[in-house]
Amino acid sequence: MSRFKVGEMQVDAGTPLLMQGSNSPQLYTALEGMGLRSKVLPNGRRQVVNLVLPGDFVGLQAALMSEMGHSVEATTDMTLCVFNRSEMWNFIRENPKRAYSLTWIAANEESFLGDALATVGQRTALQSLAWAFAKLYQKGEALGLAAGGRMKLPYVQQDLADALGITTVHLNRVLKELRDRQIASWQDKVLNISDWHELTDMAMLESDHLPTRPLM
Amino acid sequence: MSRFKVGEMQVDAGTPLLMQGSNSPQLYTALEGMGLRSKVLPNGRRQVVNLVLPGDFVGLQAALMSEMGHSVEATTDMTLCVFNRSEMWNFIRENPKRAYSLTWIAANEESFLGDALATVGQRTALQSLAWAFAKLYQKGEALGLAAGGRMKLPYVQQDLADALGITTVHLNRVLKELRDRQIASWQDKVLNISDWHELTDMAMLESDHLPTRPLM
DNA sequence: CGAGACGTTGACTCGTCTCAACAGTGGTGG
DNA sequence: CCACCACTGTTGAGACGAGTCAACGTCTCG
Repeated sequence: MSRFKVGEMQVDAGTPLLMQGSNSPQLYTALEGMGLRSKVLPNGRRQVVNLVLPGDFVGLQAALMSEMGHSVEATTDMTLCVFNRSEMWNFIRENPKRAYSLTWIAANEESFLGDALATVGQRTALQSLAWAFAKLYQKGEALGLAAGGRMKLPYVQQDLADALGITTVHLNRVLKELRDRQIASWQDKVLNISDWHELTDMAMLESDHLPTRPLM
Repeated sequence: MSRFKVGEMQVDAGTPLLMQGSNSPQLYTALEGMGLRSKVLPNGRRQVVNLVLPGDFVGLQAALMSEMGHSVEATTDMTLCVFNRSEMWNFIRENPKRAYSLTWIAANEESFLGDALATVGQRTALQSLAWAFAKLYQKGEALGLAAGGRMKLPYVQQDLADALGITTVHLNRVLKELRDRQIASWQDKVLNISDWHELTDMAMLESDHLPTRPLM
């Protein structure tokens, strides 16, 4: 594995890592810090496709396709593990298990995006927010970034709003409702979930577990 | 390739092929006919994730993950090429090129879902519909299923509405607008595009070409 | 001939957007 | 050091897009 690692990279918050439409020679794995993937439409509106947490692989599209469908940027200082795109083919060829892993990652991502699509398409803003909080907390917990109902969430309201397909103004109102009803709050970059059951109920979460990877 | 093919299957319109949450032992490639992937929320609302056209691979999630995130059903009579899930690992191991192809398929799907997410999240109903028509026509053209601005689209309004995250009632109104403005119409299961330029303009399509697969 | 699925249209309601104002914060330059 | 500005979060009032409810027409099929 480390044969393919080119090095580590440190970037400041706000740094763009990959650009929509371009074709980077580098791929990354997030080690520390958080970021987001987004795409912007010609009319200037932005859709946040998903959030990047430690452990996430970034740039698979750049590796396989002629151009990236979205941009990736850091929202906090990040350290990333850097790979060379040109090694991708060797990476797959030399060990089928790794190829399997990559495919699993892509399929997993697809599965998540399907959920996100159902959220934006079928849930109300309140349900969407509950869904996002629940999903994030689940993932954070698995990564050891969350515990006791608390998790650091270093994003601005605009980021989450763009992810859920609503405006910051409305997100703010919905946040207030979740706060007033003592279900969850998100202030000073910290998510605080006080009523997990109510939250997941509101979110209409289908399964309470993250996708698991079957043994090969 | 044919070593992995178990056989062909014929199904009638309306037949479910894979069920959300289940774990089918079979995978398919669509040969003829059309279908759709969808997921339903606990409150009964349905999100159509995408449409299945000839050539599409169906069931990658079932193959790699413990359970399917969505269901797949046929909307017309279909013939499918059937593969055995248990052969998946051999399939990948024996030929890295095939592993690469699979990963490419998954990444491509992810890219599409990102677009769809941006559509549902950031576009108005009119723009969404234009986007869907344009995307479908592009794909149909590449498959030889569309020509001269015409393409068979054997779905009901409910299907498209669920794909775009709107109601049939509203879809109907928006269809009428597209018809009245002489941009495109969809009647009797046939899509008819009369003003491609206006349509793609309205859809805010970023690129006029389908994702291409780089040579390995 | 009746029942059900699909499409179409109207009137009204409701969720979300837009526009706007204001407060708190941190950064920058004079 | 402080005035200023940009960015973020918060809240209110009104507008608009899309949903809901309902009626009706057409078609297919038993």
